[in-house]
Amino acid sequence: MQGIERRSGCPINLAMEVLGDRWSLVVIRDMMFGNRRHFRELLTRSEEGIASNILAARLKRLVALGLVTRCEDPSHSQKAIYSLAEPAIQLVPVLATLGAWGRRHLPVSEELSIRAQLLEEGGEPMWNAFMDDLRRLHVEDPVAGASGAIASPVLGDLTRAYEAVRARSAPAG
Amino acid sequence: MQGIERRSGCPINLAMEVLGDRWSLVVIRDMMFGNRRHFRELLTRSEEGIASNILAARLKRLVALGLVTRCEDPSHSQKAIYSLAEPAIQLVPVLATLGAWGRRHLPVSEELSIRAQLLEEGGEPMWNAFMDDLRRLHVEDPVAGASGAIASPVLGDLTRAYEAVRARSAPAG
DNA sequence: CGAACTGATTGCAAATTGAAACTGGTTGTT
DNA sequence: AACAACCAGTTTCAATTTGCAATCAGTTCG
Repeated sequence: MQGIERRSGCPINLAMEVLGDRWSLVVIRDMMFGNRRHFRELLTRSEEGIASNILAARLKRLVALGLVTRCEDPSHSQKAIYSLAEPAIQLVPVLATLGAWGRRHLPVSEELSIRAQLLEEGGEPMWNAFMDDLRRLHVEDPVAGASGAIASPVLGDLTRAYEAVRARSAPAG
Repeated sequence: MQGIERRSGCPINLAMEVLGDRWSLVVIRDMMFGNRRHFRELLTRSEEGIASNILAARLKRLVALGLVTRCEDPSHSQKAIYSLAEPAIQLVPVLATLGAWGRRHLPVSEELSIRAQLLEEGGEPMWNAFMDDLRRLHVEDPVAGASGAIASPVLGDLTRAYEAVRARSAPAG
Protein backbone atom coordinates (compact mmCIF):
# COMPACT_ATOMS: atom_id res chain seq x y z
CA MET A 1 0.00 0.00 0.00
CA GLN A 2 2.80 2.42 0.71
CA GLY A 3 6.43 2.77 -0.22
CA ILE A 4 7.20 3.66 -3.78
CA GLU A 5 6.57 1.90 -7.04
CA ARG A 6 10.00 2.39 -8.59
CA ARG A 7 8.75 2.92 -12.10
CA SER A 8 12.33 3.86 -12.98
CA GLY A 9 15.61 4.73 -11.27
CA CYS A 10 15.51 8.37 -12.37
CA PRO A 11 15.96 10.83 -9.49
CA ILE A 12 13.21 13.12 -10.73
CA ASN A 13 10.81 10.24 -11.20
CA LEU A 14 11.55 8.77 -7.78
CA ALA A 15 11.19 12.19 -6.17
CA MET A 16 7.77 12.50 -7.78
CA GLU A 17 6.80 9.04 -6.58
CA VAL A 18 7.59 10.22 -3.05
CA LEU A 19 6.42 13.83 -3.19
CA GLY A 20 4.20 13.89 -6.26
CA ASP A 21 0.81 14.44 -4.74
CA ARG A 22 -1.12 17.50 -3.68
CA TRP A 23 -0.49 17.19 0.06
CA SER A 24 2.84 15.65 1.11
CA LEU A 25 4.98 18.73 0.51
CA VAL A 26 2.33 20.98 2.04
CA VAL A 27 2.41 18.94 5.26
CA ILE A 28 6.21 19.07 5.31
CA ARG A 29 6.02 22.82 4.71
CA ASP A 30 3.76 23.28 7.76
CA MET A 31 6.05 21.20 9.95
CA MET A 32 9.11 23.03 8.68
CA PHE A 33 8.02 26.68 8.54
CA GLY A 34 5.13 26.65 11.00
CA ASN A 35 6.72 24.20 13.46
CA ARG A 36 3.41 22.33 13.57
CA ARG A 37 4.19 19.09 15.31
CA HIS A 38 0.86 17.58 16.40
CA PHE A 39 -1.91 16.03 14.36
CA ARG A 40 -4.50 18.56 15.51
CA GLU A 41 -2.19 21.48 14.82
CA LEU A 42 -1.53 20.27 11.29
CA LEU A 43 -5.23 19.63 10.79
CA THR A 44 -6.85 22.79 12.10
CA ARG A 45 -4.18 25.37 11.33
CA SER A 46 -3.78 24.22 7.76
CA GLU A 47 -4.12 27.12 5.35
CA GLU A 48 -5.53 24.77 2.71
CA GLY A 49 -7.91 22.72 4.87
CA ILE A 50 -6.60 19.19 4.68
CA ALA A 51 -9.05 16.41 5.61
CA SER A 52 -8.23 14.31 8.67
CA ASN A 53 -8.11 11.01 6.80
CA ILE A 54 -5.78 12.45 4.18
CA LEU A 55 -3.52 13.93 6.86
CA ALA A 56 -3.42 10.61 8.73
CA ALA A 57 -2.58 8.73 5.54
CA ARG A 58 0.14 11.19 4.54
CA LEU A 59 1.77 11.18 7.98
CA LYS A 60 1.76 7.38 8.05
CA ARG A 61 3.31 7.29 4.60
CA LEU A 62 5.96 9.90 5.36
CA VAL A 63 6.94 8.01 8.50
CA ALA A 64 7.16 4.75 6.52
CA LEU A 65 9.34 6.47 3.93
CA GLY A 66 11.70 7.82 6.57
CA LEU A 67 10.98 11.50 5.95
CA VAL A 68 9.18 12.01 9.24
CA THR A 69 9.53 10.49 12.69
CA ARG A 70 6.81 10.04 15.28
CA CYS A 71 7.29 9.99 19.05
CA GLU A 72 5.09 10.34 22.10
CA ASP A 73 4.58 13.62 23.87
CA PRO A 74 5.43 13.16 27.57
CA SER A 75 2.90 15.85 28.53
CA HIS A 76 -0.04 13.82 27.29
CA SER A 77 -0.08 10.05 26.96
CA GLN A 78 -2.13 10.18 23.81
CA LYS A 79 -0.41 13.04 22.05
CA ALA A 80 2.09 12.33 19.28
CA ILE A 81 4.91 14.56 18.11
CA TYR A 82 5.80 14.48 14.42
CA SER A 83 9.30 15.58 13.48
CA LEU A 84 11.24 16.03 10.27
CA ALA A 85 13.93 13.43 9.66
CA GLU A 86 17.18 14.27 7.89
CA PRO A 87 15.93 13.55 4.34
CA ALA A 88 13.04 15.98 4.85
CA ILE A 89 15.35 18.59 6.37
CA GLN A 90 17.45 18.36 3.23
CA LEU A 91 14.37 19.40 1.25
CA VAL A 92 15.06 23.01 2.33
CA PRO A 93 16.85 23.90 -0.93
CA VAL A 94 14.07 22.22 -2.93
CA LEU A 95 11.35 24.13 -1.08
CA ALA A 96 13.32 27.38 -1.38
CA THR A 97 13.77 26.94 -5.14
CA LEU A 98 10.21 25.77 -5.67
CA GLY A 99 8.88 28.67 -3.60
CA ALA A 100 10.94 31.12 -5.64
CA TRP A 101 9.50 29.64 -8.82
CA GLY A 102 5.94 29.76 -7.51
CA ARG A 103 6.38 33.34 -6.42
CA ARG A 104 7.42 34.30 -9.92
CA HIS A 105 4.93 32.37 -11.98
CA LEU A 106 1.81 31.76 -9.92
CA PRO A 107 -0.85 33.99 -8.35
CA VAL A 108 0.60 34.06 -4.84
CA SER A 109 -0.55 36.33 -2.02
CA GLU A 110 1.92 38.78 -0.52
CA GLU A 111 1.62 37.60 3.07
CA LEU A 112 2.10 33.96 2.21
CA SER A 113 5.08 34.59 -0.06
CA ILE A 114 7.21 36.89 2.09
CA ARG A 115 8.95 33.88 3.64
CA ALA A 116 9.69 32.43 0.21
CA GLN A 117 11.17 35.76 -0.80
CA LEU A 118 13.44 36.00 2.25
CA LEU A 119 14.53 32.41 1.81
CA GLU A 120 15.39 33.04 -1.82
CA GLU A 121 17.33 36.21 -1.03
CA GLY A 122 19.15 34.55 1.85
CA GLY A 123 20.51 31.93 -0.51
CA GLU A 124 22.57 28.90 0.43
CA PRO A 125 24.08 30.36 3.62
CA MET A 126 20.60 30.95 5.00
CA TRP A 127 19.42 27.50 3.90
CA ASN A 128 22.32 25.89 5.71
CA ALA A 129 21.65 27.88 8.86
CA PHE A 130 17.99 26.92 8.64
CA MET A 131 18.79 23.24 8.24
CA ASP A 132 21.01 23.41 11.31
CA ASP A 133 18.15 25.00 13.25
CA LEU A 134 15.78 22.29 12.04
CA ARG A 135 18.15 19.56 13.19
CA ARG A 136 18.07 21.04 16.67
CA LEU A 137 14.25 21.34 16.70
CA HIS A 138 13.45 18.03 15.06
CA VAL A 139 16.30 15.57 15.49
CA GLU A 140 18.33 16.48 18.60
CA ASP A 141 15.38 17.21 20.90
CA PRO A 142 11.97 16.78 19.27
CA VAL A 143 10.09 17.23 22.53
CA ALA A 144 11.67 20.55 23.44
CA GLY A 145 11.59 21.55 19.77
CA ALA A 146 7.85 20.92 19.59
CA SER A 147 7.14 22.76 22.84
CA GLY A 148 8.77 25.97 21.69
CA ALA A 149 11.55 25.70 24.26
CA ILE A 150 14.23 25.81 21.57
CA ALA A 151 14.69 28.94 19.50
CA SER A 152 15.52 28.96 15.80
CA PRO A 153 17.05 32.25 14.67
CA VAL A 154 16.19 31.69 11.01
CA LEU A 155 12.64 30.53 11.72
CA GLY A 156 12.26 33.50 14.08
CA ASP A 157 13.25 35.93 11.33
CA LEU A 158 10.91 34.31 8.82
CA THR A 159 8.01 34.26 11.27
CA ARG A 160 8.49 37.86 12.33
CA ALA A 161 8.57 39.00 8.71
CA TYR A 162 5.38 37.05 8.04
CA GLU A 163 3.62 38.51 11.08
CA ALA A 164 4.69 42.02 10.08
CA VAL A 165 3.22 41.70 6.58
CA ARG A 166 0.10 40.11 7.98
CA ALA A 167 -0.38 42.91 10.52
CA ARG A 168 0.07 45.48 7.78
CA SER A 169 -2.41 43.94 5.34
CA ALA A 170 -5.02 42.90 7.92
CA PRO A 171 -4.54 44.88 11.15
CA ALA A 172 -7.30 43.05 12.97
CA GLY A 173 -5.37 39.78 12.54
CA MET B 1 -11.85 21.03 -15.49
CA GLN B 2 -8.32 22.33 -15.55
CA GLY B 3 -6.46 25.31 -14.18
CA ILE B 4 -5.70 25.37 -10.51
CA GLU B 5 -7.94 25.39 -7.48
CA ARG B 6 -6.15 28.11 -5.55
CA ARG B 7 -6.66 26.53 -2.14
CA SER B 8 -4.33 29.23 -0.81
CA GLY B 9 -1.91 31.89 -2.06
CA CYS B 10 1.15 30.08 -0.73
CA PRO B 11 3.87 29.59 -3.37
CA ILE B 12 4.56 26.02 -2.28
CA ASN B 13 0.88 25.14 -2.29
CA LEU B 14 0.29 26.70 -5.70
CA ALA B 15 3.36 24.96 -7.09
CA MET B 16 1.95 21.65 -5.86
CA GLU B 17 -1.42 22.41 -7.41
CA VAL B 18 0.37 22.85 -10.74
CA LEU B 19 3.07 20.16 -10.48
CA GLY B 20 1.79 17.94 -7.67
CA ASP B 21 0.96 14.77 -9.52
CA ARG B 22 2.96 11.77 -10.60
CA TRP B 23 3.38 12.72 -14.24
CA SER B 24 3.59 16.46 -15.01
CA LEU B 25 7.21 16.95 -13.95
CA VAL B 26 8.23 13.68 -15.61
CA VAL B 27 6.81 14.89 -18.92
CA ILE B 28 8.60 18.23 -18.54
CA ARG B 29 11.80 16.35 -17.70
CA ASP B 30 11.57 14.34 -20.94
CA MET B 31 10.96 17.46 -23.00
CA MET B 32 13.80 19.28 -21.26
CA PHE B 33 16.54 16.67 -20.99
CA GLY B 34 15.52 14.27 -23.75
CA ASN B 35 14.33 16.95 -26.20
CA ARG B 36 11.23 14.87 -26.80
CA ARG B 37 8.87 17.14 -28.67
CA HIS B 38 6.20 14.91 -30.22
CA PHE B 39 3.36 12.99 -28.65
CA ARG B 40 4.61 9.63 -29.92
CA GLU B 41 8.16 10.32 -28.75
CA LEU B 42 6.96 11.21 -25.27
CA LEU B 43 4.70 8.17 -25.24
CA THR B 44 6.96 5.40 -26.49
CA ARG B 45 10.35 6.56 -25.25
CA SER B 46 9.09 7.20 -21.74
CA GLU B 47 11.25 5.41 -19.19
CA GLU B 48 8.23 5.03 -16.91
CA GLY B 49 5.62 3.97 -19.47
CA ILE B 50 3.01 6.72 -19.40
CA ALA B 51 -0.42 5.84 -20.79
CA SER B 52 -1.60 7.70 -23.87
CA ASN B 53 -4.71 9.17 -22.26
CA ILE B 54 -2.68 10.43 -19.28
CA LEU B 55 -0.08 11.97 -21.57
CA ALA B 56 -2.76 13.67 -23.65
CA ALA B 57 -4.44 15.05 -20.53
CA ARG B 58 -1.16 16.31 -19.05
CA LEU B 59 -0.07 18.00 -22.26
CA LYS B 60 -3.44 19.71 -22.60
CA ARG B 61 -3.26 20.89 -19.00
CA LEU B 62 0.33 22.13 -19.27
CA VAL B 63 -0.57 24.08 -22.40
CA ALA B 64 -3.60 25.59 -20.65
CA LEU B 65 -1.40 26.58 -17.70
CA GLY B 66 1.13 28.26 -19.96
CA LEU B 67 4.02 25.92 -19.17
CA VAL B 68 4.06 24.32 -22.60
CA THR B 69 3.25 25.56 -26.09
CA ARG B 70 1.96 23.54 -28.98
CA CYS B 71 2.56 24.24 -32.65
CA GLU B 72 2.25 22.36 -35.91
CA ASP B 73 5.14 20.55 -37.50
CA PRO B 74 5.53 21.75 -41.10
CA SER B 75 6.88 18.35 -42.16
CA HIS B 76 3.62 16.58 -41.39
CA SER B 77 0.23 18.30 -41.32
CA GLN B 78 -0.92 16.18 -38.38
CA LYS B 79 2.21 16.26 -36.29
CA ALA B 80 2.38 18.61 -33.31
CA ILE B 81 5.49 20.02 -31.68
CA TYR B 82 5.37 20.57 -27.95
CA SER B 83 7.79 23.12 -26.53
CA LEU B 84 8.67 24.43 -23.09
CA ALA B 85 7.47 27.95 -22.37
CA GLU B 86 9.45 30.34 -20.18
CA PRO B 87 7.85 29.28 -16.87
CA ALA B 88 8.80 25.66 -17.52
CA ILE B 89 12.32 26.65 -18.59
CA GLN B 90 12.68 28.40 -15.26
CA LEU B 91 12.03 25.06 -13.57
CA VAL B 92 15.66 24.14 -14.32
CA PRO B 93 16.87 25.10 -10.81
CA VAL B 94 13.93 23.25 -9.26
CA LEU B 95 14.65 20.10 -11.26
CA ALA B 96 18.37 20.37 -10.51
CA THR B 97 17.76 20.71 -6.78
CA LEU B 98 15.09 18.02 -6.74
CA GLY B 99 17.31 15.69 -8.73
CA ALA B 100 20.17 16.27 -6.31
CA TRP B 101 17.85 15.44 -3.42
CA GLY B 102 16.54 12.31 -5.10
CA ARG B 103 20.04 11.16 -5.91
CA ARG B 104 20.99 11.41 -2.24
CA HIS B 105 17.92 9.90 -0.61
CA LEU B 106 16.25 7.56 -3.06
CA PRO B 107 17.24 4.29 -4.76
CA VAL B 108 18.34 5.80 -8.07
CA SER B 109 20.17 3.97 -10.83
CA GLU B 110 23.61 5.17 -11.86
CA GLU B 111 22.85 5.67 -15.54
CA LEU B 112 19.71 7.68 -14.89
CA SER B 113 21.32 9.89 -12.26
CA ILE B 114 24.55 10.91 -13.97
CA ARG B 115 22.82 13.92 -15.53
CA ALA B 116 21.45 14.98 -12.15
CA GLN B 117 24.96 14.74 -10.75
CA LEU B 118 26.51 16.88 -13.50
CA LEU B 119 23.74 19.43 -13.19
CA GLU B 120 24.27 19.65 -9.45
CA GLU B 121 28.03 20.00 -9.79
CA GLY B 122 27.68 22.58 -12.56
CA GLY B 123 25.68 24.81 -10.23
CA GLU B 124 24.00 28.06 -11.15
CA PRO B 125 26.31 28.98 -14.04
CA MET B 126 25.48 25.70 -15.75
CA TRP B 127 21.75 26.11 -15.04
CA ASN B 128 21.80 29.56 -16.63
CA ALA B 129 23.64 28.29 -19.69
CA PHE B 130 21.15 25.43 -19.95
CA MET B 131 18.17 27.77 -19.71
CA ASP B 132 19.66 29.89 -22.49
CA ASP B 133 20.04 26.77 -24.63
CA LEU B 134 16.44 25.79 -23.90
CA ARG B 135 15.19 29.21 -24.95
CA ARG B 136 16.88 28.70 -28.31
CA LEU B 137 15.47 25.19 -28.75
CA HIS B 138 11.97 25.85 -27.44
CA VAL B 139 11.09 29.51 -27.73
CA GLU B 140 13.13 31.10 -30.49
CA ASP B 141 12.75 28.34 -33.06
CA PRO B 142 10.66 25.39 -31.88
CA VAL B 143 10.62 23.73 -35.30
CA ALA B 144 14.38 23.71 -35.77
CA GLY B 145 14.82 22.91 -32.08
CA ALA B 146 12.59 19.86 -32.37
CA SER B 147 14.28 18.64 -35.54
CA GLY B 148 17.72 18.56 -33.99
CA ALA B 149 19.01 21.33 -36.24
CA ILE B 150 19.99 23.49 -33.26
CA ALA B 151 22.73 22.35 -30.92
CA SER B 152 22.68 22.83 -27.17
CA PRO B 153 26.16 22.63 -25.65
CA VAL B 154 24.88 21.85 -22.17
CA LEU B 155 22.37 19.26 -23.36
CA GLY B 156 25.10 17.76 -25.52
CA ASP B 157 27.40 17.36 -22.52
CA LEU B 158 24.64 15.82 -20.42
CA THR B 159 23.59 13.45 -23.17
CA ARG B 160 27.14 12.32 -23.93
CA ALA B 161 27.78 11.62 -20.25
CA TYR B 162 24.56 9.62 -20.09
CA GLU B 163 25.43 7.60 -23.19
CA ALA B 164 28.91 6.92 -21.81
CA VAL B 165 27.58 5.51 -18.54
CA ARG B 166 24.96 3.53 -20.38
CA ALA B 167 27.51 2.03 -22.75
CA ARG B 168 29.71 1.10 -19.81
CA SER B 169 26.99 -0.58 -17.73
CA ALA B 170 25.14 -2.29 -20.60
CA PRO B 171 27.42 -2.51 -23.64
CA ALA B 172 24.77 -4.15 -25.77
CA GLY B 173 22.10 -1.51 -25.04
C1' DC C 1 -3.96 0.67 -52.73
C1' DG C 2 -2.41 -0.70 -48.27
C1' DA C 3 0.71 -0.56 -44.33
C1' DA C 4 2.59 2.21 -40.98
C1' DC C 5 2.38 6.30 -38.36
C1' DT C 6 0.13 10.73 -36.58
C1' DG C 7 -2.12 12.77 -32.20
C1' DA C 8 -5.27 11.54 -29.77
C1' DT C 9 -10.27 9.35 -27.70
C1' DT C 10 -13.26 5.79 -25.61
C1' DG C 11 -14.78 2.25 -22.35
C1' DC C 12 -14.16 0.22 -18.21
C1' DA C 13 -12.24 -1.55 -13.70
C1' DA C 14 -9.53 -0.25 -9.87
C1' DA C 15 -7.51 2.96 -6.87
C1' DT C 16 -7.50 7.44 -4.76
C1' DT C 17 -9.56 11.55 -2.88
C1' DG C 18 -12.41 14.28 0.12
C1' DA C 19 -16.13 15.69 3.41
C1' DA C 20 -18.53 14.50 7.44
C1' DA C 21 -19.54 11.82 11.04
C1' DC C 22 -17.78 9.06 14.39
C1' DT C 23 -14.54 6.21 17.80
C1' DG C 24 -12.16 5.18 21.95
C1' DG C 25 -9.51 7.24 24.97
C1' DT C 26 -7.23 11.24 28.06
C1' DT C 27 -7.14 15.53 30.45
C1' DG C 28 -8.82 19.48 32.95
C1' DT C 29 -12.75 21.69 35.38
C1' DT C 30 -16.39 21.93 38.48
C1' DA D 1 -17.66 11.90 40.43
C1' DA D 2 -19.55 14.12 36.42
C1' DC D 3 -18.75 16.49 32.34
C1' DA D 4 -16.81 19.12 28.67
C1' DA D 5 -12.98 19.63 25.88
C1' DC D 6 -9.33 17.66 23.57
C1' DC D 7 -6.45 13.75 21.52
C1' DA D 8 -5.11 10.94 17.29
C1' DG D 9 -6.99 9.01 14.29
C1' DT D 10 -10.99 5.67 11.64
C1' DT D 11 -15.17 4.84 9.06
C1' DT D 12 -18.34 5.51 5.48
C1' DC D 13 -19.56 6.66 1.07
C1' DA D 14 -19.84 9.43 -3.20
C1' DA D 15 -17.01 11.55 -6.68
C1' DT D 16 -12.96 11.83 -9.08
C1' DT D 17 -8.70 10.17 -11.05
C1' DT D 18 -5.82 6.61 -12.82
C1' DG D 19 -4.26 3.06 -15.91
C1' DC D 20 -4.82 -0.31 -19.45
C1' DA D 21 -6.43 -1.86 -23.86
C1' DA D 22 -8.73 -1.09 -27.78
C1' DT D 23 -9.91 2.09 -31.06
C1' DC D 24 -10.19 6.27 -34.30
C1' DA D 25 -9.79 9.33 -38.25
C1' DG D 26 -6.51 11.47 -40.92
C1' DT D 27 -1.59 11.45 -43.28
C1' DT D 28 2.33 9.83 -45.42
C1' DC D 29 5.18 6.48 -47.70
C1' DG D 30 6.16 2.47 -50.57
